Formats: sequence, C-alpha cells, structure tokens
Amino acid sequence: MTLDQLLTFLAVARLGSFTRAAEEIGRTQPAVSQQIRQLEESLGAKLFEKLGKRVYLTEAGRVLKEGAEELRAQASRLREAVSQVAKGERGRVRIGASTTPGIYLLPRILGAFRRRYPAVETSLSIENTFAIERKIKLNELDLGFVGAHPAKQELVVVPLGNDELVPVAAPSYLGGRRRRLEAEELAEHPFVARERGSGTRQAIDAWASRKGVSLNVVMELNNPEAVKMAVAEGLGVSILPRCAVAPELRQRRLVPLPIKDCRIARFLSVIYHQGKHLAPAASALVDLSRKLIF
Amino acid sequence: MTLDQLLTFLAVARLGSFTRAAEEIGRTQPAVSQQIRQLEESLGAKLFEKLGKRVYLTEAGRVLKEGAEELRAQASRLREAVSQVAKGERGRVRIGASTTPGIYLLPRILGAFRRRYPAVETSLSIENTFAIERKIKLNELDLGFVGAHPAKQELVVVPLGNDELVPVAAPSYLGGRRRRLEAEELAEHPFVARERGSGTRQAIDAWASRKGVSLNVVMELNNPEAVKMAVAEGLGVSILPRCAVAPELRQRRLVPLPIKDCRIARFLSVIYHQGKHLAPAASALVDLSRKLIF
DNA sequence: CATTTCGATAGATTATTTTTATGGCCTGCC
DNA sequence: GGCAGGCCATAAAAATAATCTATCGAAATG
Repeated sequence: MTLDQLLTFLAVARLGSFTRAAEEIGRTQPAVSQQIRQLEESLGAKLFEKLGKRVYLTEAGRVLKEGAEELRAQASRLREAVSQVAKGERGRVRIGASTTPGIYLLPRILGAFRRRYPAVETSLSIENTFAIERKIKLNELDLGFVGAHPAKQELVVVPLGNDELVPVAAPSYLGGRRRRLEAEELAEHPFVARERGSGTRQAIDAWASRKGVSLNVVMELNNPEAVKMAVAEGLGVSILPRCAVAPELRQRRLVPLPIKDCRIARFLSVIYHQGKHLAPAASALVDLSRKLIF
Repeated sequence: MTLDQLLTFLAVARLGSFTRAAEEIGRTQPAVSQQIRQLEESLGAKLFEKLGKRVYLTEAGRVLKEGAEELRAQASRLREAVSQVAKGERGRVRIGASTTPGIYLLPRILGAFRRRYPAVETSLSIENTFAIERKIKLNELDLGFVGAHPAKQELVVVPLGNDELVPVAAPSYLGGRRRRLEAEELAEHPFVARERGSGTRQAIDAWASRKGVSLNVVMELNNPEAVKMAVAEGLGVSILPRCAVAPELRQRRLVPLPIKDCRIARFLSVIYHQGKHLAPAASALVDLSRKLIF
C-alpha cells in the first residue's frame, strides 16, 4: 500500500472509471489497472467490481475510500505543517542564555521576535555559560546567548556587541565625593560580587588580576538584581553590566563609581553548534538580535 | 513523499542512526540515505542534522515525526478495517426482499446472522420484486430475496426452497364443513388477494389460469398481514404463503381450505448481480439462508 | 449484428530503488 | 596527536518496479 496507489484508487473511485482516472492523473489505463491490482493484492481485498460497463466499489472499497480520503487530507496537512516550519512561519526555537543576556537583553529581543514571527514558539532557559554550552553540544538548545568567548572548536560564535561593565555604588555610599578612584583603591571598598563562574564575575576577576587588584568581596550573589539591591542598600560597591543598571542610573538609585582605566568590555555572542543547519526562525532570531543590539 | 519514506524516516528518527535504521528495515545504509534525501527534497525541508557522531532531528523533522507516526497509525488502522471487511468480520450487506420473504423469512435469518457476525451491518429494504431487481442491477443492493424466478441473464439465482401457498379461511367461514373443494368451486367464494404485481398474486393467478378458474376477487391488499386479518374477519378466503400463516393455523385463527390439486409452490431464491464478487459477509448470509430454510 | 467502449494482459521500455564500492569526517583510544 | 573505527555521503552498477504500447475480450449501443 503506497500513497500513490491510494491516490489512484481515489481517482478511480470518484470517477467510476479506470480510463478516466488514468487521464486525470496523467497515466495510461493499464498503469491504473496495475496499481489497483497491486493495491488489492497488498490489502487482500477486492476493491472494485465490474458489473456491466460501470465499475463499482465493493464494501471493502467503500471502507478504503473513507479512510484513504482521511489519510490524504492528513498527509496534506502534514506536508503543510513541515513546510511552514521550513519557511520559518512556524516552529520552535530553544534558546539558552546566561544570566545577564537572559534577564536584560532577551526579553526585549524575544518580544520583537514574537511580533515578527507570531507563530514561532520560543523557549528560554537561563543558566550559566557552561551549562548552555553543554546543552548546545547535546542539541538540547538551538541558540545560546552568552557573554564569554567560548571559542570551542565545536561551536559557532556570532558576535553581537560589547557589554560594558560599569562600577556602581549607592548615592549615599559615596556621599558628596566625586573623586576618580585608582584601580588599587577598589580594594578598600567592600565589594558585592556575582558568584564565581558567572560571566560577569569572570570578566571582573580577569580585569582585577590584570590590574593587580585583589577585591574585597563581602558578599556573593547569583542574581544581578540581588547585587543591585545590595549595592543600593549601601552594603558595598560592585561592577555590573550597563544594560543591567541603566534604569537605576537613570533614576539615581545607583551612581557610577569612576575608576581610572576601568574599561571592562565583555563580548556578547550568540553561539550554536558547529555544522548546525539553523532553522529559518532561529536564523531570523540571530539577525534580529544583531540589529537590536546596535 | 511516500509511506515507505515516512517509515524509513521514523526508523532513523527513533534509532538516531542511518545505519541502524537500515539494519532494522532490512536495507543498506545508502538506501536509507537516499530515501531521506528524497523525502527532504520533496518536503523542501532539512530533517536531520549531523552534529558530531549522532544525527538529530531538526525542528521540521520533529514536526514530521509527530505527523508521520499519526499517519502510520491511521494507515495501519485502515489496513485492518479493510482486512476485516475482506474477511467478513465487518462490513455491510444491503439486502432487498419482496414482501413475503422480507416479512416472514428475513427477520429470522438476519437474527441468526447477527448472532454469528455481530459486527456486520445489514440493511433490509422491502420492495416489490421488480424494484429489487432494478436496484441489484444498479448495485444499490447486494442481495435480493424474491419469490419469482427472474431468470434474467444478468442475475445469478440461488434457489433457497419451495414456498408453498396454502388456501385458508376463517374457522367460522367454513363452519362445520370439511369437504374438499374442486378448484373451480373457488370461484364461488369471495377471494381476498394481494395486489397485482406481488409474487404471491402472480403465482396464484398463474395457477388459476392453468386450472381455468377465474377468482372472485373482492378485495386487494398490498400487505399479507392485512390479507390475513381480512380472512380472519370472514371477508373471504385467500391463498397465502405457509410461512405467513403458520402461527394463525397453529392458533386456529385460520384453517386450511382443502382444494383438490392445489399445489402452488413458489420458488424462493436469492439473487445477485451476475459477475458480482460477493463479500464474505454476503456469501455467509446466503449460506445461512439455505441452511435455515431447510 | 456491427461498432464502440472499457478493462485485462503481455512484452518492451523506462524510471526508480537498491546495492556495491569507496571516500571523507568526526570520535575516541592509545 | 596519530590512527583505527564508526558513520554518513556519493557514484556507478545492478536489480526491481512502474509505465507504455499494442492487443484482446466482454459488454453495451445503435
């Protein structure tokens, strides 16, 4: 039983004639005869009977006709569904993001994406960079938004833009002072940090060791919002992604802490598996991200 | 897109390997590769991606997998349904019967048939012999139970048995008399007859003209039950199929009217279209009918 | 009763599928 | 890090399947 045979069968059943069915499907009549014979053999049932001139469906043929029509409709729906996915009109994109991009960037990006591709489902799981890399390698995620250069052989890295890290403090913490600190002076201030292993923390540690500063970490938090709260409460200073503190800086709930030569720029990237054929929807999301960042 | 390609696709999707899928379906690996490639081309969508060693479904592949499984299940159900019809376990038999067999024979036959083949639908339409023959020729009926020899070239006639016609009267009509009538004497009695065109009437008329008797028809009714009622009420005598009057004879609501040389035997037959491939269920019904008649 | 229509059949031909043989790529193991 | 082994892709050959041409026979038609 093949789909082709079923289509031939349906044409014969509908037209009540082998010859006319043959014309309709652009074959010769013997080809139709053989297709029907094979279908009958494979099903073990006679499908037509020739009473006089006309051909009639047998009872088995009537049952097959019902079912074959349903099958054809379903096959056609399936073809359409796959085609929609292939064209990016439908589908699912599984996104992973590390904390900073996940919280401060992706909501905006995904909002725009959703307006553009309303029928494409997106799932976002926020985890640390390491976990995201692992899941991408296992094909459990399609795209990863991370702030560290993985530079692994198996991953494609699409640069999105710089994510500047800015030192901040509570307005009351600094008081009236406006003096620019030397990098070493940071050691004198209590420092509220993200947990070790976070991209933000890694970038800060790398900068600090480059400058020969040892930070006076008084608190480690695995959530940038919690870090902001702690700093706003005057527990200490911190260095946070600009996109994370932009609203607080505007509302003056936090203020910049000027430090000499403090240009910590983390590179935000989208990563995906080497050799992966990005679905159109995923590809569109990457494009959209690049536009929205700049 | 063929069913074969979908089955191959499902095997690959399930096993995550072209080679293992090939083993499972008994082909070589390149055959699987080509099937998948053709499927991808016909759908216009990449279905698998090779990331490292394993092959993974793309989003389009995931959609196809869902749908293909449904399609497979439906195709398999369809195959089963057709097979059941072909084996006579299921199906529909469209039966036509003329009045006498339809009322007095078929309820019993169909009851027995239903117990034997509970999943086979039967439809019974009671019409006159002419209409039944026409519908059988138009393939609107599968089997016809009639009491006249159609002997048309295009019909197969399966004899079931004799349907004896017995003269009857109301007990009160005869009074104490028990004398056997000569055929000619029947003309002296009011006769309650079936309508012209009914098989019973035709048989009686044929017998009467053979005997040179002209019946004194005082009433024509198109329903044998109505004839019985009329006779029971003493409106006259009639000649009715034995199977139609058996209960009344037993209950003495009617009594036989002995007439010399009155052996009117109508032959009951099943008819179907010449060249018709009887479905197993229909065939079984014919067999059952022959058993139950004798 | 000849004629036409329609499906079945057989043999030739074409198209498709499968296999065989091989190459490239990645992985994992020493 | 080199090498073997596993896995998929590819191309040509072989096998299989589908289609076409030609023709037959049965049934309906005028």
